[in-house]
Amino acid sequence: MDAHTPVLLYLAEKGALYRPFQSSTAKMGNDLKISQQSVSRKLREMEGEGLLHRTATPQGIRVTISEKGRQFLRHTYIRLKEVFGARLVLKGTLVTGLGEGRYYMSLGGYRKQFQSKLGFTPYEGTLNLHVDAAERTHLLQGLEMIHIDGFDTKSRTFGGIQCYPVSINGIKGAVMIPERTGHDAHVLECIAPIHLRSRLRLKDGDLITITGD
Amino acid sequence: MDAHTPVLLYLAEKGALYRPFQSSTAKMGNDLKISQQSVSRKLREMEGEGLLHRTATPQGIRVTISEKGRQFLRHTYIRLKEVFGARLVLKGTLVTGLGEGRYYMSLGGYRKQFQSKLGFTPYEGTLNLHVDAAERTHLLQGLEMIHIDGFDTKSRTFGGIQCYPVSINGIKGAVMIPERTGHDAHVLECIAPIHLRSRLRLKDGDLITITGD
DNA sequence: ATTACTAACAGGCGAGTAA
DNA sequence: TTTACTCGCCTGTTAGTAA
Repeated sequence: MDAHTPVLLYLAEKGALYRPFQSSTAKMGNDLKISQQSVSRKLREMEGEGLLHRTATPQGIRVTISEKGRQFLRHTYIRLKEVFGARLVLKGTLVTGLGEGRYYMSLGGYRKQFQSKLGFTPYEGTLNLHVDAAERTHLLQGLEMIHIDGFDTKSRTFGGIQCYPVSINGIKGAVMIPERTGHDAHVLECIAPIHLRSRLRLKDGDLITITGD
Repeated sequence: MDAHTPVLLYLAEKGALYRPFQSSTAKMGNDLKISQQSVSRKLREMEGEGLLHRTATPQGIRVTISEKGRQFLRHTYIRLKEVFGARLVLKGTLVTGLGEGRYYMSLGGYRKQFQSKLGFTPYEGTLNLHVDAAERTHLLQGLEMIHIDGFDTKSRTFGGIQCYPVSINGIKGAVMIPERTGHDAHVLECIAPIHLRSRLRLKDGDLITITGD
């Protein structure tokens, strides 16, 4: 029931969670780097444990993950989510930035990438939070990094930006870290599609909750 | 490198992702339902593979997951997230409900549980969406269900409520399904800590995006 | 009390092959 | 072509025990 996780996850990725997946034990063995025989055996065992439904024919095999199998996968998903998601809450107090962020956000070379990579075009300005430096590291280490490439203009070079998808008091946005700038480890610079300060009616010193997505 | 997942996940849950975890091979074996000897061997193997750091003394053992180990866990987390998270977007149009939801949300017997189980106290009212019935099923099947227990008063009995954590146009909230009520498969009843209709400036017929969390 | 070695055993694995 | 059975081989597991 434990060594079956890789096979079950593979089947789920192939779409067998809700629909039958048509394949052959040889192909699956090739994908999973195990023998055709092992795939055959494992699928039969897993069927015996009620993790999936299986129809074998001389033309191949057809597999659907059962409710029990879905529950098993979802359970390990939720365990992992708690591990990587549990620490992903960070509280900070609102501070006023230097206006640098606003300038960065106004540049077309970045804005296009924000839309395509983050899924939104940020409001031209950043929300700056004062946070604990260690907690900040924890939060960011646990998140998927989205890289915004730098670019050159006639007059100067703009460096890359590291972004991490987060929610700011429940509003989806991102943390933004310019790569070349020396950065204060106590500051977290946030962007969002809307003007957070007015929409959430925030003022300096207010407590903000950042949640990793 | 594959049979090690359960042990690594266990260690992560015990906090060994970023801090040393102090325990003994016997205790861990008890938790993992394997022998003390197997724990000892597996930890040594995993150290050999660079998945963790290990310090063994006659007083016990101290384990920290390495960067490689974190990456491995994170990778399976992301694979699972794609499997369960990919379908978890649902669009619907805003409709006006019957006011039943508002009544339910006002009851103290439910409200206390909302705070402790969902992490917020809902605004007294629900946002009702008209959605595709099949998509609705897909969304909810892929989400963790949070159960709000029913309760009795002198005059009547109130049934349980099934909740699913979601974001409504980016605002964190939940889908709410009363268990006893016969429910229209085309309707999705949403709750959130704020009054979504006014905060998001919504009117009937507006397109809303629901995202599973 | 610990960790971890040894040894015997159980079970997983895949090449060969039948159906 | 398929699936899946048999059968050696080898890895993983654990009881006993040393350190």
